[in-house]
Amino acid sequence: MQSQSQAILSAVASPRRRQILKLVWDAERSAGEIAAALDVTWPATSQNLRVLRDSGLVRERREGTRRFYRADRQALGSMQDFVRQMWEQDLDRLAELAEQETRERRAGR
Amino acid sequence: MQSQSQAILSAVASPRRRQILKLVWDAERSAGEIAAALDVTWPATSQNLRVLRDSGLVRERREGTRRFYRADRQALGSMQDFVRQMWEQDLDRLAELAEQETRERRAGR
DNA sequence: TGCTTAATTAAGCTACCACTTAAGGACTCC
DNA sequence: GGAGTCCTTAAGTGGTAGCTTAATTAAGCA
Repeated sequence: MQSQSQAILSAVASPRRRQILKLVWDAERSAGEIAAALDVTWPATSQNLRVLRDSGLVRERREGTRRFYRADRQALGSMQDFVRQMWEQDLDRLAELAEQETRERRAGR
Repeated sequence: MQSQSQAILSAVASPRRRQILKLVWDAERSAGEIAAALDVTWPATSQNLRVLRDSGLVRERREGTRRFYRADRQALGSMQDFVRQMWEQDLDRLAELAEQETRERRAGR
């Protein structure tokens, strides 16, 4: 799923969302706790949490009126694999490109 | 240099720039070649190349009127390390946070 | 010098992103 | 049910990223 990879990259590229990720890395925290720890409003935090949740980087648990978030270790652990795969995929594609180019050069282009 | 890490992440988060990175991964290519391979104008490509160059992901070589670009394997190789370090840094910081939280809980709150 | 090719910079435009305030669920307790 | 929390969604705004066309710099060559 390529778009999932894109979602992860976009999510992590945001400093604010990395900040949130830090907060829920090893401890489950309520949305309110997270918002209070940052100097932005609750809605802003809520939106960022949604992006993180959609990308699969954090998980949500509802308990009564509150919602708790925590990092999904599984997804986070695969980040490194993802980066590596990203480059490996490119290398595969480039093998074809290089081959094609070689053919063109042989053709005298 | 934290801003450098941010520059790399931002650069890589763009699909267009990843596309360019693929092109210059294993072959040095002129700006014109790169632009021709994409379905955007030359200036757009030039701008993206600049972002990639500023982030240190690609290197530029001038030869007469032309400019050749290629991926900086050194910088690219450190991408994985960078991602890992990003999480490790967070873990360090979170150790403090967790400790602090434990203290608060012991205090009864 | 002037012309051509190669690439960049400049200026402007659109679309999106992160944030804000305001309003709206969902749950709990009375 | 109504009031009070907790949090989200909705709507609007400023700033910025990425693209476009047009103009500019720089090098090579007649």
